[in-house]
Amino acid sequence: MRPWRDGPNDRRNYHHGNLKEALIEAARRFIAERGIGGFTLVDAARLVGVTPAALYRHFRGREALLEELAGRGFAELAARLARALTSRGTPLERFTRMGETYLAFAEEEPAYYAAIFETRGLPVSAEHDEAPGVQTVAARPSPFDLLVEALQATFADGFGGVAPRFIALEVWALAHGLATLSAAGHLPRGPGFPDKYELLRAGVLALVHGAAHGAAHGAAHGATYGTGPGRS
Amino acid sequence: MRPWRDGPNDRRNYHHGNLKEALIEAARRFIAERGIGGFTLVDAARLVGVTPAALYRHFRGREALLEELAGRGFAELAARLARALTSRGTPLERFTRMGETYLAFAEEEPAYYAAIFETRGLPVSAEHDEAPGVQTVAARPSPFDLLVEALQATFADGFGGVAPRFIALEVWALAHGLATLSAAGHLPRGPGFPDKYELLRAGVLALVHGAAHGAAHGAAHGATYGTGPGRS
DNA sequence: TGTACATCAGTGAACGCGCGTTCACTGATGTAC
DNA sequence: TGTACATCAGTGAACGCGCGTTCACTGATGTAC
Repeated sequence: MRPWRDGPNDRRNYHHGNLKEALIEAARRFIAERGIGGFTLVDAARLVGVTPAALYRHFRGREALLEELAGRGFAELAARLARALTSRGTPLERFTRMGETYLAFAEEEPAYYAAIFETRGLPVSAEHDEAPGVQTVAARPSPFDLLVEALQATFADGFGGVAPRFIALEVWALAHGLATLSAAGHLPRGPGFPDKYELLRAGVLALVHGAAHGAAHGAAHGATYGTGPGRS
Repeated sequence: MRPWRDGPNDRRNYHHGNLKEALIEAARRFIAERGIGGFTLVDAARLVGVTPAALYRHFRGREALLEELAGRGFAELAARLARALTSRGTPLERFTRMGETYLAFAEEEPAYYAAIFETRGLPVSAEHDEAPGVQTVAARPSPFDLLVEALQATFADGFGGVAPRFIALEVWALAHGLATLSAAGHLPRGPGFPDKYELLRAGVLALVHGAAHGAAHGAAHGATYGTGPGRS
């Protein structure tokens, strides 16, 4: 049980005592401000008040630190989504809440979000074509998988012949698009412009409705709504 | 009128004759392969067969080259979208075609796409809050503006009270999400998984339908579908 | 058509910088007796 | 409770590297006469 220090610049003691966590925290701050490309081990060490070399007691290197960040970020995201999934309300409400949660996570934890999407863990769980015997990186699930599970759990009745995967992909892409455009400052703001949460809710509603009732409408308009596994 | 050379490594002549274009082309190749962060003036010069210093006859620096790339990319994207907008078919078909065109552009011109979205021209045309007197960078319109124009042109009848801006934002975010997830290799592929074009078409259909007929449905489900300017 | 010369687009060497990483080291901590 | 010592988490100096950028220069081009 180590005593806490007065702050990141407290140098009274030779041993930091909490360096790994402090470095992760510094990385989160810098990545949130400057993006992953602008993140530097030297800066992180300086912020924490430590020599850059000290970092190597806790991480194999820069890449390992980012991997750790991505792993923690994904765990946090998964936890939040699971919480939204098991919250109260109708299936549609809970699914919508998952989307909002996703959007809020990207906004509140931009460093985690960037680490998850710009770091190479295996992006998708199924059908990866890895060279046999080459164990590159520990597989990490995709947020998409969580959405699919959620959809299957909440909409056991199905979507009028449309695969839950299909809807999950649509909603995921919409949420990811809103999150990244918003983070980059590309979404128009101001009076008369809806915010991203409003856009997401309306989008989820339309996409789920389109799936439930879209077969007839779709055919009438020449649509090619996916009907699940079996299409290529 | 300068004669063409045998190729980028032709060094018979002291003057390259086409260096600016060759450098832009090299930048496009490298950015497509490694992303903007991985793009290097030194590599570009080496690929073209020229000293890094030569670059400064044609660009003020790295940033200026990227700006040029973004400008060209946006012009190309705008041209393609305009072509799709004035193609044949129903309004819905043409609007859908614009979405597909957007997706194809992101796939075929990843360097342009990255330059557009990771370079600081003003992202949105309206309501920018710039410090007065500080002329930072020439304003560049947003793809969103093009979609709004297209929507207003093709759906003059409106969407049952939903602002075209609203639909344009939804579709833009969906397309951007699909494009970036796909580029990063995060979209699941394989038998049973729809491709991004299929996802986009279905999404556009559902979103437009949701807008046209969604008011009643939406209210029944507690939706907050935007009704255009006036909401805050 | 030939020569003199201004202009222009390259060269090549060098710069300062900040990065990730290594290494031998040393001070603090915790445990055995 | 006090001392000896192993372990551990830091230091500080140094490294090689590749980057963007600069500078004085030089060879090629195109024009005036």
